[in-house]
Amino acid sequence: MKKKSSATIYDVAHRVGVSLATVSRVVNGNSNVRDSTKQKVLEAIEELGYHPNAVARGLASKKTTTIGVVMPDVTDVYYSELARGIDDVANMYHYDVLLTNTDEDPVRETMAVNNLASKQVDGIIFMGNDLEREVLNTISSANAPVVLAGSVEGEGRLASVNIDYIEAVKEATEAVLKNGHKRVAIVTGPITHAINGLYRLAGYKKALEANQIEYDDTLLFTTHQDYNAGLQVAQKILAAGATAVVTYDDEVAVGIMNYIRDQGKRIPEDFEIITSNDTKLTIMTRPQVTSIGQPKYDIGAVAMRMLTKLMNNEVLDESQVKLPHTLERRGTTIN
Amino acid sequence: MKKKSSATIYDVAHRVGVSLATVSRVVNGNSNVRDSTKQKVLEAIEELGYHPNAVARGLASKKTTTIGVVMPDVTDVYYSELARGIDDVANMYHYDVLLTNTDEDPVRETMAVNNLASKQVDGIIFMGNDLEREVLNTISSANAPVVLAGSVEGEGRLASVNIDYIEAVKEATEAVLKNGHKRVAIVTGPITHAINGLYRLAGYKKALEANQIEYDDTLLFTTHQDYNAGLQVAQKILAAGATAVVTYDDEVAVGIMNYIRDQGKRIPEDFEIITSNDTKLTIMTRPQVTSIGQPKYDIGAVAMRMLTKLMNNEVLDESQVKLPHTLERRGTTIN
DNA sequence: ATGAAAGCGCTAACAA
DNA sequence: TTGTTAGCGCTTTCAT
Repeated sequence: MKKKSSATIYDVAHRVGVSLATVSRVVNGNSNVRDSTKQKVLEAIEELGYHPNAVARGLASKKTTTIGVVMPDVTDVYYSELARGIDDVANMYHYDVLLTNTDEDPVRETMAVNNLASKQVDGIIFMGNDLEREVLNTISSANAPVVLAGSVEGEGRLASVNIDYIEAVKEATEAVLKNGHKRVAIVTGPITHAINGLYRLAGYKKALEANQIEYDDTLLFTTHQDYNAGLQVAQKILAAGATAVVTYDDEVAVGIMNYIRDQGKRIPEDFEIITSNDTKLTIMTRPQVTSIGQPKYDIGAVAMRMLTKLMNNEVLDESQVKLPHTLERRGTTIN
Repeated sequence: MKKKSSATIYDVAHRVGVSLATVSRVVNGNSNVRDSTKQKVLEAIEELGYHPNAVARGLASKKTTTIGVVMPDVTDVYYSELARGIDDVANMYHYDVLLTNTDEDPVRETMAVNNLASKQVDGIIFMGNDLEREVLNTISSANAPVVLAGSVEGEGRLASVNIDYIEAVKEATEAVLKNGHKRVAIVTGPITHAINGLYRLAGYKKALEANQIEYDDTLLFTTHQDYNAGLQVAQKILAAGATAVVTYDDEVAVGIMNYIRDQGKRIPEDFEIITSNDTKLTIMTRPQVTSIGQPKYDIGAVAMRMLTKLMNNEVLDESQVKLPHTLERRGTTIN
């Protein structure tokens, strides 16, 4: 039982024979301290093994150097890569990250934001496919700057970092349309979510239009975001007479691919697939899956960088950032 | 600019005409409050939109209801699944999670632990393949209970949750040995890490011994934990004359599999593969990869549950918990 | 360059 | 059942 109720700033001050203020100054790198006393203080800190108490500091300074990250699920590679980008730049700027999983449940999202607010985080990064009214209200009442990462919000009131989803899906769809397909299926999440209804679907329709193909809603499928969902939707896609598909999730893409190959069809010769998240899964399957390329790590990193500016009361040059996307042509499409 | 310097407990008390203590009591569910006054307080809280300041509370009570999680990389599915287990039970017990990525760098691990300590976390969950002396020292000086999740430490001084690695690898090796292989390769991370040298390799050797096969260190390979490493080590494995492999990482397994199939060999007929983490990747490839089955989510969940007890000064029935593992027979082995 | 003193918002004895 | 009173450990004017 080592009862080391660690030294406080008072102990240091007392030992050196200076005031709390002076110790506080050297700890915080304030230049207004004579070099000789600074040395003494530093020594005492060393000897006493003094570590500043961040909670006390937070209360006094009203800054916690902690930010909150609200995400659907750490287990999802797409989001965890964003999270990694966030964490890395957070560390650069000496912020810690309070992480919360919500499974995209608006109730939990609201609770998470409220909770982070009560923990006095200096800022919040929010990820999720949809932003319900209530969550949005909670966010704006949270008294901390917020930036969305890889997530869109209809009104554009919040800072955000994304790729141009409309354009990306349009390009993906056209890549496949160019190979002569007439019936290209699209699979997304719930179209009530802005990112699906307002962006992905719009991109898909734009591509159709540019190629004089009429939109047919029997080719639109919505699924959960996992492998089994892919397996299941695949047969419907085939039944609908599609010969190619543009999908939003990599696991779903692989599910579709495996199902279709099991039907004896060849990929990409008989059926083409293109997905959206470019996670490492796409290069580990055979064939490898063609995908929209997204700078996932950078989306997180840039979002965090923007947040540091916001927390610093700086003005953003641009608050709705769109990072460049690519098309990674691999084995599930004919190029 | 909404300058809403949110209401404090004082505002509530003042409005109702009671003392701070009374408000504090209702906020903390202390029963010693008359129902009528409790109602008034609750109303005032509602009207003022009062939210307790967790930082002030943390300073006064010396409990932050925050725990720290130190992990190699959120992006690694194995660890992120543990993290999910941790987060879920942390929420059940109303703890928040401060997350830090270390890439298994001892320097960053040490910094992370120190940082968490200064943020006054109530406990820490540590994940990583190795525990250097210095990190261990820092941990024990951190003045907060710690439990290791999916990580071993030679001396067994820390609480931990794992599977029985020796036994699991032994079973995996034997599963393949039973099919008549004489040269079974093993691939792990650095053998200087306890989990590799002391556990995995030991399990492998035990299996060999039980089957009267002599250990041959030209069949031992160490790699990084990613797909490309698998691709690269595969050719060495083949060159060493192995006809089967037991590996520690699923991506590495898939890399090996893809390389070997590209050489025109059939799996599992010509070469068998068995991996250890049973991440969802193993079911998305064709063939699916046989793996040791680990209750990853539970490892995290149980570790967090233990931590809640420790933080509560309860005694653990068992401090080195080993959860049951299985063998998930799939397509890369002949069953 | 240094110190004194007033909080930050809350909890926790201790009284009443 | 309720209130009073010290702090928790630190930052931050304001003096000096």
